[in-house]
Amino acid sequence: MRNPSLVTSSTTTSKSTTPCCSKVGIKRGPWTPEEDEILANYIRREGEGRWRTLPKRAGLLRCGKSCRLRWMNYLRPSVKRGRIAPDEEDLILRLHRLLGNRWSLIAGRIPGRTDNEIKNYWNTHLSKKLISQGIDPRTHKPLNNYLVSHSPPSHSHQVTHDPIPNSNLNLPISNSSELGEKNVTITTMNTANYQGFAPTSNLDYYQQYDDQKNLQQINVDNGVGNYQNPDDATATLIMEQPAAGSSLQGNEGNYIENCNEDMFSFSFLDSLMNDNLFGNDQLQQPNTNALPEQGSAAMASTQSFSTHGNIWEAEIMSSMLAFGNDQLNSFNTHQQYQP
DNA sequence: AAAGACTGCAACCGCCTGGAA
DNA sequence: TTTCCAGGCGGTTGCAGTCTT
Repeated sequence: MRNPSLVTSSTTTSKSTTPCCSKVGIKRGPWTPEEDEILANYIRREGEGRWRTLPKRAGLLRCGKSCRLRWMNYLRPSVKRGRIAPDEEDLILRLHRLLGNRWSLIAGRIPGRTDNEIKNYWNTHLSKKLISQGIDPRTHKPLNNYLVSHSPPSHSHQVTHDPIPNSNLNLPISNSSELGEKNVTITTMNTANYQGFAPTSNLDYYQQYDDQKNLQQINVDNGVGNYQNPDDATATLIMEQPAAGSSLQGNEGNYIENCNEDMFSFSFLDSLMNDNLFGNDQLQQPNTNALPEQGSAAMASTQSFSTHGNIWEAEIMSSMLAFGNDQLNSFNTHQQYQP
């Protein structure tokens, strides 16, 4: 909770990047019931939107951002109050495993819950819960992963975040030597020529981005029979074979990247809700060609997927692998993608 | 009972994106 | 094509309440 305050000329910064909350006369801090009522009544009457001018029109001494946040996270009638139910918690865990810290996307799949609420719940409950279970909350993998080491967050608010621009990986440029003695295989996929990719079980992999945020083509080894793209690679998967004798089960595979990229299959997400992937049912092959219907819930909640669409198939594949080998058995065969 | 530590979460910050001008 | 702006997002902060010593 922030200290209630009224921004005065002395407290106003000259920072031009924050025009909305730094204006003279703008109130900050917790909302009063009176302010809530004014805002709620106004939005019920006039509707959402035009947040910058809304405070003035509604007669509130708040910035537009603050109004929007208050409405979205608290006043909206659809906001569900109360504790996160176990099934909701389970869904959050599953979606986070797939989407990473895409709180708005996760919230879009959990009716009545806001991104802020889910984010808070994750940081205060779920991440600690996973750590107590020996699972890295970022990767959903065992904490003693040999490739990525994470310090457990302190017991305070501090949450260890990746220094990854745009949620990409901070892993080093990979090559065999940097990955130790393990046999490293690098496979590229180009969405324009993406077919026949059948991920072999017990593979470890992650993605590599260059400074321009492009997935990097590093090397190609077709040794494990995965698809090799002869053209310019727009997506790169790095497959690392486990050490001989290692036995990976389920989520214990060294899945490094947890889908931190702005692309994903809408239909795939819908399938998540239908529990195609998470339940006991056999893993179903996603329809990677499908696009969401305009106006569908998937479209509404996954609008940011429209960018970087050239590599989302790779992300789906990554997600698939994260579910473990048993489920992958049905996925390993006859993967076809025809754009 | 008091003080310090810890927790939960509302709210703010700064950046990014897309659309309008 | 460029610039500006509104909206949206993830990360972070800071305080009230709770717990522990």
